[in-house]
Amino acid sequence: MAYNSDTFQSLISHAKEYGYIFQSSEIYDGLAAVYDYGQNGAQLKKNIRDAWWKSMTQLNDNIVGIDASIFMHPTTWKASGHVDSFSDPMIDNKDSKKRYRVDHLIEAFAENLSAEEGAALIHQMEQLLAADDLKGIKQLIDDNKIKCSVSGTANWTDVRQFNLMFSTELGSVADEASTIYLRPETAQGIFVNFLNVQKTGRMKIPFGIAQTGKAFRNEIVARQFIFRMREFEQMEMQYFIRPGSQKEWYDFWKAERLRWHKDVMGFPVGRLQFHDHVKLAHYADAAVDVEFHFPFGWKELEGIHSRTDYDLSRHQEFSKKKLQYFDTEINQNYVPYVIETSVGLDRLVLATLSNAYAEEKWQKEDGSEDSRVVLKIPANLAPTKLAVLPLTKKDGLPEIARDIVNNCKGSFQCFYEEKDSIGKRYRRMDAIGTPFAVTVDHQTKEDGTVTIRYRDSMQQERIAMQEVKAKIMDAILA
RNA sequence: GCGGAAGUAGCUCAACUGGUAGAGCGAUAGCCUUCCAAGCUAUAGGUUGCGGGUUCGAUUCUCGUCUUCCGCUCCA
Repeated sequence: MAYNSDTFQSLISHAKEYGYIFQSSEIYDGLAAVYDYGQNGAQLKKNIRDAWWKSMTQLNDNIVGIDASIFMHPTTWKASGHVDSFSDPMIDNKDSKKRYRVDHLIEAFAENLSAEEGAALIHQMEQLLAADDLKGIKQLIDDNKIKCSVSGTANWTDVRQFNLMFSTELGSVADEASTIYLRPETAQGIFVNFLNVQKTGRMKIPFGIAQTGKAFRNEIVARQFIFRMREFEQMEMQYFIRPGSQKEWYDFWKAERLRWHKDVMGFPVGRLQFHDHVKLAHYADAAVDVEFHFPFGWKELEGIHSRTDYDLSRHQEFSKKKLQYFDTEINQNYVPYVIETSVGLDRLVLATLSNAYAEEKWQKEDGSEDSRVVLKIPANLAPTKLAVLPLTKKDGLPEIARDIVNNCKGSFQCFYEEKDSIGKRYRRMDAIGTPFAVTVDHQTKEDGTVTIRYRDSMQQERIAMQEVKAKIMDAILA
């Protein structure tokens, strides 16, 4: 499969040129790892988000959607483990220029000590880490004469904190302001609302809560276009289940999400695969990624995690509120277990563009070569569904074309264009991925038929003007 | 974060060893009564990423900075 970096560069250029994705603040030289969606990108992204939302909340009568705030009480992130687990102190060796996580560095050193000494050192380190005593940790490294394995020296920088989370201040008066975080994941907004939704929606286990929204992470290395951004959008669904049934529901959602990527997103089977996690995060007892074959390799698109009762238990502990469910079937109270599906919306956009982008060449009838660049975005996701083109801008053809647009635009996105030759207009529509184009010609005035032209095959056929709307509706709902 | 490469019009690129920037495509307006780009005319668009230095003069040399890409590392 020829997914190379040249194609990826072309895709990035194409995305910019046709109003899909721009670099953020471009006129000021941009901001690293932040991107904006243009007129077509925003519509594509919205269509994907809507498709996900529908498949979760509309097609499952036991899944509801919420929209929690980006700002949350600071304790949320202590309970979730993000404050402690995702702010790793780092240290650089000045000679080798190598960077280490201090816990990894010290643990590696401890392995070479006697079991007793090693354990004592680890214990010391953990106490210092828990107390956020960065100077103390540096002292510990110095005292033990821990060396860099590359340079063999102990010429270290100070220990520095690298935070995953962005912080800001809540409160308009500086003195009284308190530090809060921009959420690094949307999931916690669901967990803290577990009881609210369960009670007010009279939800019975198993049930799910879905949410889409922005999340923010201070990535150390942010690369590969919109694949890893500092500000990104997640679509998450937390499925609350009876303890002990996690294996069954984990398998269920694993299969269901793969099916969705094939059927709704239209990704070919050959570009999707599962990747099981060997090393599990602190909250999970099983985890798998759905990976997509991007132009730069196999990368995570979606994560499916069996999160146990970790999150709800932790919030129960920190909030001192009972986050439990009374199961009438078995007559028991329990903290529900959770299966999480978490997909990156921006990654879905990138996957869609990667899969849709094609440079095609063929021989014309007279033997000369013809070519086009086309985005074969599935019709249900394409930003614009229909282009309406009068063959000429005279003889009343534009008026008829306008009528068709007016008839259709309440139901889906249309685009009217009368400039340039018909072939050029078809090419432009191919470039932004519009799946259908109808052309109004002189025959239209006589018998009320138009030509409909299909983007992927470039085939065309004549249909009655009145059938256009229904035909497009059929295609985008299929 | 480290190492390497790059940054000239919306896009792709050009400008001899430093002499104050051009083309094609695209865009806009019009012509051609045209069913698959690349027919004609006209117009617009760049303080050569940004800042400093060397020089009479910098797109060209140099330093810094920002951004992007590739590799490594890190992270999930």
